[in-house]
Amino acid sequence: MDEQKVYEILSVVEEIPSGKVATYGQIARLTGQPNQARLVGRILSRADHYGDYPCHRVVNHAGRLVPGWSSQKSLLEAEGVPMKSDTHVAINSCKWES
DNA sequence: GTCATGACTGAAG
DNA sequence: GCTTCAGCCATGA
Repeated sequence: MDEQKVYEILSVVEEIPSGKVATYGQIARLTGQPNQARLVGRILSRADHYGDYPCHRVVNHAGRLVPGWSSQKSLLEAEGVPMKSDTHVAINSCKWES
């Protein structure tokens, strides 16, 4: 894995303002590769290997939270992100527009 | 080298 | 809302 790409993605994640969320596909597009959403997810799952980033502000295209990551909901609520349900954020209200 | 897996996406039922 | 199917690609066995 090219670290250049990793930091490029992480730097975008870092720009997500508090109270907003972004999707994997959106980040992939911002880094110039619309078909690499999966890579973004991979990198974030191992983000601790590269540094500390607000990866909880990144959700899938439907606003669904990461399965098995129980603390993500709490982290988002703490930043004022509106929750639609236990497993989804109100993506329509807090979607990050760059 | 091959195969299965996964924090994804979009279309379709 | 849900699942299934078909693309995408890096990682680990």
